[in-house]
Amino acid sequence: MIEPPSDRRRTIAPPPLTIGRVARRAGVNRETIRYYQRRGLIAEPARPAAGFRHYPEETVARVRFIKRAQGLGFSLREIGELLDLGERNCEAVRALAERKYREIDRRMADLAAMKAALQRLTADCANGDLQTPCPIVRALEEEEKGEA
Amino acid sequence: MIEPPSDRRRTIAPPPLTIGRVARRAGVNRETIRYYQRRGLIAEPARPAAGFRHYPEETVARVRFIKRAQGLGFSLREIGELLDLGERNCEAVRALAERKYREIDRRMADLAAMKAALQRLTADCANGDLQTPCPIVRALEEEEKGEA
DNA sequence: CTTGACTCCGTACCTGGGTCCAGGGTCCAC
DNA sequence: GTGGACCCTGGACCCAGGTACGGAGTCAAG
Repeated sequence: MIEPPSDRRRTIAPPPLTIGRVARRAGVNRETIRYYQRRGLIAEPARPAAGFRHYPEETVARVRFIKRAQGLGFSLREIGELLDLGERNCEAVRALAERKYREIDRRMADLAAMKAALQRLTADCANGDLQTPCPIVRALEEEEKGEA
Repeated sequence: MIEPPSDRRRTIAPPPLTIGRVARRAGVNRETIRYYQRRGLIAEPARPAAGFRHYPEETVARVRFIKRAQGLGFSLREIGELLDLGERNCEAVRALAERKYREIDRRMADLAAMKAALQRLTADCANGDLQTPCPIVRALEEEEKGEA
C-alpha cells in the first residue's frame, strides 16, 4: 500500500501526490476528487508540472474525513460547513453535530414506525397464505392514520 | 374538502374524477399523477371527454398506497412490484415486505452507530469549548476503525 | 358568450452525488 | 526513445423522484 521510497536518491524521493494517488489512498474514484474540488470541498492544489495537480498530504485525510462524515449522515453541503467551521469555530461544529444527532434520532423513530407497520402487515399475511386480495396491499390502501 | 353533490340533479351528479381532483384527494401534485402513469404505477384511465382523463375511484386509494409505501421505505420500483404481485401473489408480497423489514433493520443499526459516533464526538467537544483545532474535525480525520 | 379554472402534451429542468468519455498531453523507468 | 501508466479538460450521462413550462384546448357557471 505504502510505496517504498525507491531508495536510490538518498531515500528522499517524495512521490508527488497526484490525483490518482490521492484517490487510491482515500479509497475513492479519481473523478470524485475532481468533483469535490469543483464543490469546493478540497482546495485547489498546486500544479508545478504541466497542469498536473500535486496535492499536499492532508488532502488524503480530508477526503477520508468527507467520506466518514457522509457515513455519519452528513450531506456534502453540511460537510463543507463542517470543514469551514472546524478551522475556527468549534461551537458551530458542535451545533451541527448535535443537529445531525437529533436528525438521526428522528430518522430512527421513522424507521421504527415503518418496521412496526411492516411487521403487522407480514403477520397478517402469514396467517392465511396465498390469500388473493393480499392483506398487505389491502392494508396499505386503507386510511389508517395510526401515527400522528 | 368533499364537494357537495350539488343536489340539483337528483343528488347524483358524479363529478368526473379528473387528474387535478385525484391529485388533491391523494394529496400530491398533478404532475405526480402523470408521472406515476408514465411509470406504469397507475393504469391509463378512460378519456371520455376531449382527451381528459377520467379516473376510477380506486385511483385515489392507489396513489395513497404508493405514498404510504414510500413512507415505509419502498422505492417506486418496489412499489410497482408490490402492486403487480399484490393482485395475485401474496407470498411474493410478503417476501418483499420481509426483505424491506430486514433492510430497515440494517439501516437502523447504521444510524445507531452514527449516533454513537456523533455522541462521542460532541462529548469530546463539550469538554473544552472553543478549541480551535476542533476535536470533531480532528477525530474525523483520524483512522479509527472502531466498527468492523 | 365570456371568463376563469381546469386539462392536454412533450420536454426541460431540478437536487445530490457522483461517473464516464474523447481526444489529447506528460512522466518516468527501462 | 519508447511504451505504458498516468494526467488534463469540459461536458454528457446516470439514478430517483419528481416539478415546471408554455401554448393550446375545454368545461361549466353566470
